[in-house]
Amino acid sequence: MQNVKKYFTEGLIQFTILLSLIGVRVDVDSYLNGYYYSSLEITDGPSSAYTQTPFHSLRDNWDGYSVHPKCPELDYFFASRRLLDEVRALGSPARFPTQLSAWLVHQVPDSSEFREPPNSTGSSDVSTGLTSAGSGEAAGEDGSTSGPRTRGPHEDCQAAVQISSESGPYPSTGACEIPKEEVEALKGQINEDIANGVDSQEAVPLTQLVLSSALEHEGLFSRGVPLSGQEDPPSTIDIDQHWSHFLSLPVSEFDDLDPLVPPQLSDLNADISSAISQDVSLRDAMVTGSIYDMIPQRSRVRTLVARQPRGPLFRLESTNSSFSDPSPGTTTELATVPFATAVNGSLNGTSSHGALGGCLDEAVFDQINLLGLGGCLDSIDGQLLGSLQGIDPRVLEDLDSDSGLSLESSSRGPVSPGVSEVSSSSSSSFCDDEGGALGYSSEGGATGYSSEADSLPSKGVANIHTTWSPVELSESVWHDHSYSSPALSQTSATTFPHKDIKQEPLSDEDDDDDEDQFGDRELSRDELRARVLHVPFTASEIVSMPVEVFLELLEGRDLSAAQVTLLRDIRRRGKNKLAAQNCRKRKLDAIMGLQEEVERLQAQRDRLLRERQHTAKALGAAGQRMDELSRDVLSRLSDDSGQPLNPGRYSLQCGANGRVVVQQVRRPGVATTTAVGKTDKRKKEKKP
DNA sequence: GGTTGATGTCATAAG
DNA sequence: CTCTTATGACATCAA
Repeated sequence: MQNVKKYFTEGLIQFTILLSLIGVRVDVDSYLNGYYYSSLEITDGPSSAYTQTPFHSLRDNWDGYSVHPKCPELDYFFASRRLLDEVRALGSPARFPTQLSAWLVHQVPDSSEFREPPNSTGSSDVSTGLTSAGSGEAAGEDGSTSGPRTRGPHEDCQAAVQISSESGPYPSTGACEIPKEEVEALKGQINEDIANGVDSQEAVPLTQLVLSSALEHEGLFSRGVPLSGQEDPPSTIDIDQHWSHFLSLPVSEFDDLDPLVPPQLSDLNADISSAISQDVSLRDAMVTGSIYDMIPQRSRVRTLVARQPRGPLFRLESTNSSFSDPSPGTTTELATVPFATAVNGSLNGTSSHGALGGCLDEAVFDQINLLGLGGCLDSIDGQLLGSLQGIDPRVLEDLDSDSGLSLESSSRGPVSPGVSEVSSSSSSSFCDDEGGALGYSSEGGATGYSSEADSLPSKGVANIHTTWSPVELSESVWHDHSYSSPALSQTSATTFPHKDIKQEPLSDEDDDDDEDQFGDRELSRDELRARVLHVPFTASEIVSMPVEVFLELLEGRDLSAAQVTLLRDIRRRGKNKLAAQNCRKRKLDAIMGLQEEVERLQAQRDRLLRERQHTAKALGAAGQRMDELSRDVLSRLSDDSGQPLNPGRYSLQCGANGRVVVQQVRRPGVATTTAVGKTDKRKKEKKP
């Protein structure tokens, strides 16, 4: 990963160019219309690929061969990344276009038919600028152990170009069984084309392309052949060693690898030659989708949208020397194979998976976002609605800003015996203030509490203005649980008007306080104190009355300092008691809300995990189906000698443009072993 | 007799 | 500066 960062910072511009390169490579037709790689990269690719591709989708293009093809230090990393992409490419239905085109290894007798269609004439031009790197290594390699391989569009394009790059010496011990006579005939045909102005060195026999190794192609393109054109050490790496080293990579270097991948990797490692991924994780599908986004819009539209309506798209094309031959018209597009419909149908079936895989990441995370936000909103709204529905409408009208009172006084009617008593016995100023309850509620409202009304619905009740009623306070606040017996509390609360307090025999204040603290716990302490000090109001009244009234009471009643202090304390404690009740209720509400959120998120997580599991299964099935179809296609194709192609030796490379190239599968050389060892050593040295 | 939940009270910060 | 509110901490009570 440090390498990635390093090269990201160092070669951003190069990366941009390489992205454009990727964009070109996806579309083989662009190659066919161009002349050289470089010119194509510069003229065609860059703008669209760089400007239109989201950055996150480029993550997987962060391949080694795309970053710094000229840097030998990245060989190991490049190989690993390439193999990782290969794993992703396997079993990614999104990478299998419905239109399959293959260059059939078949001799076409007529020279006129041998010419390429107009759209493919550029292929030969492309090949003119390429070297024949590693073409000779294909000789003598036994591809029987390697099953048909499927690739993504990205790699497909590479394969197509690779074929064109096979303009090297004809493999001396190639596995191709095409008769030499036919080869010679093809050579003659090619020479014809060469005579038309094409470099003779770039004229390659028809069968040479077939003999090219898939791994060799990988090596070529993993090193960014179009740019560097240098020999590719990874091309000679043994595939098993590739995988062994790839699997030995720390997970941190493949952070984008899905957790489901490791077991699949083991499977792949066990049978890498077949290389058909049976299980593709959701994350892999996501990454695939990201890569898929890189495909030029034209190809993407074709695969995503225009797939279904298309008819038999399995178009086979023969891979002959025309691909490497600069002269146009050496490839003949053959008739549509009869099983095209079946293949197309299956691919259409897989296309749904591909679309699913490509869109799953966005869909899932959009859903997560929506659910998360919506869930929060739902919870909030639900709480608010539930609390509002649970509230007596009377309470909504009567409750004052002190919500603590409202919480327990809602069950009682606004009129109680205490009300008449209080109203009749209270002073005129008190009654006036009682009439002006609105002013009180606005002044004495629990502003802090109301500020949280948005999040906690029960608090919204606190803002509802109501007429001040001291009885409500006596009911809600002053039926003290712990400091007075319920019966006495009720008595004191409901039938304890201040005029009765006056009538009670009282002794010294301090003595009563002491008595209150040590002996008499039947009444609340403040109630007893109020009794002792002959306070003309109950504690509930003191607490609930507006501050203006309270101040007027303190000033106009000619109270002693002790009485004033007691009144202030009673009011303060009463207010604080209510505040404590509200605070506790808020705390409980918050805890409950968090618990509900936890449950909801757990359910959402479980659901997403199930969806991911199902998607992985679907992708695996699609990959398997693709493997079967590839084998079927190969079994129906025949080489120049008319013999059917050995599925073990050839593979179908699917291109993003819908073409399918028949490519020979070969095993890598031995020289790669040392290269891997070197890179491994380097990595080991870097690690500590 | 210890535990736990509910409640009251105090101290303190903040509006 | 005063009042009110919010909240943590502690004490107390009852189950």
